[in-house]
Amino acid sequence: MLKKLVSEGIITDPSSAKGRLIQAAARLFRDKGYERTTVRDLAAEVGILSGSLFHHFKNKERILRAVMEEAILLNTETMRAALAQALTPEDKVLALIKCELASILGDTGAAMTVLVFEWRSLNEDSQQHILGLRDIYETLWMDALKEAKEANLVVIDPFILRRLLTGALSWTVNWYEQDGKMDLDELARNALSLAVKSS
Amino acid sequence: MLKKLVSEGIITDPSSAKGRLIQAAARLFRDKGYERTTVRDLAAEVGILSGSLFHHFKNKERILRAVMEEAILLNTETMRAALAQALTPEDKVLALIKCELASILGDTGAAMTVLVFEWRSLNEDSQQHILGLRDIYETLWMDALKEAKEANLVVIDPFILRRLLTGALSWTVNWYEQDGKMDLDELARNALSLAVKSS
Amino acid sequence: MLKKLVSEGIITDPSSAKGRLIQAAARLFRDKGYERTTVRDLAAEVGILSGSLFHHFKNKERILRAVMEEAILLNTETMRAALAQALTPEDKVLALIKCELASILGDTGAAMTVLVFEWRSLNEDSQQHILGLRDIYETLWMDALKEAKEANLVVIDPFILRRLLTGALSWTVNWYEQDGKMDLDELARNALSLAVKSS
Amino acid sequence: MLKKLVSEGIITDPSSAKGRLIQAAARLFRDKGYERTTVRDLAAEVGILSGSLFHHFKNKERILRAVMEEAILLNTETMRAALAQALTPEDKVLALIKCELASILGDTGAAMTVLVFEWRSLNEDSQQHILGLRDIYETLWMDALKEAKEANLVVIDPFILRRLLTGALSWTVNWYEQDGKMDLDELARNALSLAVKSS
DNA sequence: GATGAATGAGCGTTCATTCAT
DNA sequence: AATGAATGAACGCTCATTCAT
Repeated sequence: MLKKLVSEGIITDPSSAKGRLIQAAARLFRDKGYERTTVRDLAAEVGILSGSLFHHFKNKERILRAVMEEAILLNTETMRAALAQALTPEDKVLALIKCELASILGDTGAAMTVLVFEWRSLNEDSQQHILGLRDIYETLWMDALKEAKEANLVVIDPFILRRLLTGALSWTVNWYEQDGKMDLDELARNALSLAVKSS
Repeated sequence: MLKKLVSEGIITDPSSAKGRLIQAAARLFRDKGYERTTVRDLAAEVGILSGSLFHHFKNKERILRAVMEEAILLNTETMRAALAQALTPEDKVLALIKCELASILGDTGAAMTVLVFEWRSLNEDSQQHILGLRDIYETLWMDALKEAKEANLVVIDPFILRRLLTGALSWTVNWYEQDGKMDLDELARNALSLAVKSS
Repeated sequence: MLKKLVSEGIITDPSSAKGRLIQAAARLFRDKGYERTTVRDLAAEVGILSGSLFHHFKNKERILRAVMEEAILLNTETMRAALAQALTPEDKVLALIKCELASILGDTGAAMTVLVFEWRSLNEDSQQHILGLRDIYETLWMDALKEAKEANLVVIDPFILRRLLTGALSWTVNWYEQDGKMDLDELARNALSLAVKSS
Repeated sequence: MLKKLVSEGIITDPSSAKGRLIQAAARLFRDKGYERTTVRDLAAEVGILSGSLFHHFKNKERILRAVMEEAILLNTETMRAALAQALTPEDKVLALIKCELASILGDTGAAMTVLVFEWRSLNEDSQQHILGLRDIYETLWMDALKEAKEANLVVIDPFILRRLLTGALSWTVNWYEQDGKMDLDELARNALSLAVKSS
């Protein structure tokens, strides 16, 4: 998936200087916050000097934007692929929950956390840009939840449900321990049990 | 409730200079972020000069800590009072949900958002201090959820449920519109429907 | 001596608030430096608040000036009294050396150190004022040294000698240990051996 | 000598930005004191902006340390070279006196004054560092004075003598006028006459 | 593409001093 | 005399960004 998106030029090759920078930025922005992360920190992490950053990005904010953008693009494609495998409405919702949890708790976790916590540090333009990408992603969710509602698996308004779920799932970053006694699948089923009256 | 806590010296009088500063800080920290809010912004908001801030707080971080501390203290007491009125386990959970939503979406909303988003900007000492207060608050929640579990209203582990709920409820700050078509009570009932198998 | 000067209104009573302030200031200015000593430090040392300092002195610099002024006045009188007891030229020089060492290493040591190290922090007016007091003090020295020169006890120009001696004696504050193996009298005799060809 | 030390990387090239900064700092610290000299003063003196200082030194205190360090290193080497030319014990003491006077009253005079007057403004680490360099310098003095003592040129304990001399020589900065009627050599001979019973 | 010295605005904080009480 | 909140200028320092090399 990643390889395909890289070859299509949608996502930066993570082994390139720019790609490593984006990944390092995601980690640093999550760990220290965007404001507290200096361009020198960023540059040091990939072994260049701060002035050289500006050959790759026109300013610091564009690095933040790239972190967010690439995370959404990758996760949107990952979700699309997972949905293609799911048959029933319940399966689809479970697939989405698993994908979202994987994105939050797995490789793109740093970037997803940044997406939630550093939103205010984007400028107006970038917020609109990311919002556009987010819409595509959210449409996949809404389609699945509406289908579940029609199948009477969901009792409340799908819009409200999605929003409550968004919060519940994002928050896992603050407490879920990857190597604890509960694996990701079980966590997903727990979350599913809130959302749908299982058959 | 607030009046009582003020008279007991637990919470700063919101009409005093210090109290107005704490409230202005909550708003500014939420809107611009802690790092992006300057002490001059803070001072201007309450009509003093920047140097005068440091008569009330020894540094900027202590203002952040005060914002968080007073919000937790007030909401803990509010929750305790609400629980005293609730009779059944389901009533108790609903009361807690209503209280938490009110704290997030009402007068202390700015402070609660700051509590979630600016945690990293506290120093180690302050984090421990706030964590201590948070424990008291969370114990009220856990007691109610465990009771609901024993009454078979809850199917999953109460710890997991609390954490999923924490996320779902905090996130409302990002989408719920106070004057929209859904009032706070209805939102609370929607959230309750995720948590418990209503009788 | 001190009692007499206090009763004549020349020196502030060291048991009064103002007097204790001057003594505390001497100590703090020596230990931390004038610039690094805050008026709050000063006030705390005598148990008042910083604003109250300004009832005793119109500003911080006047405290420094008072420290220096009172030290010189006291030591000038002490020297005059000691000279009255000395008979020979050599005795007089030794008496002056002992007095100066006592002033530097004894009770007024802090103030004397401040006099040397914080001179630059006085304003122009105060420098002139202290210089005037210093002249009286220095005249006592020059008279004695000239007498010694005439008695062939001294080989070099008395002006030069006084200046070299001033440095040698002030510097003792940086190395002489009151409770070490050499007492003040022996130190004085060592210093005298530099200055005069003893009979 | 200076050229050699520069080429060995022991002393900063005085024509470089950093080197000019160190020299300007020595002058300003002597004239206004370390505390009263602002980083903006320092920067203005070498024609850069205040922020640029911190490319050369990590903080203001490191500038003070560099001023002191380079002065000691240069003067230690100068003294070593002068000692190599001196034959008799008396010659050696005279050579040291001349060197020390030259260092105090000549090009490194500002730095030497700073070394005496701003010692307290160094942090603990820097004090230890400079103390180490000072020890090397003082060993040259002590060796020469002990030799003079063995040759019966000196009557008092060499340690005491060195300390009295240190004070006498440092103090010259406060009164000696370069272009007055007494040249440096004569001043040195006057000082020598205090220290040794000339043959 | 990379360097690193320089920029310059802006930051949190300090502190002598004032003044109404 | 003493208080203590408030002042406001000044401080040391940071840091995203630029640009000649």
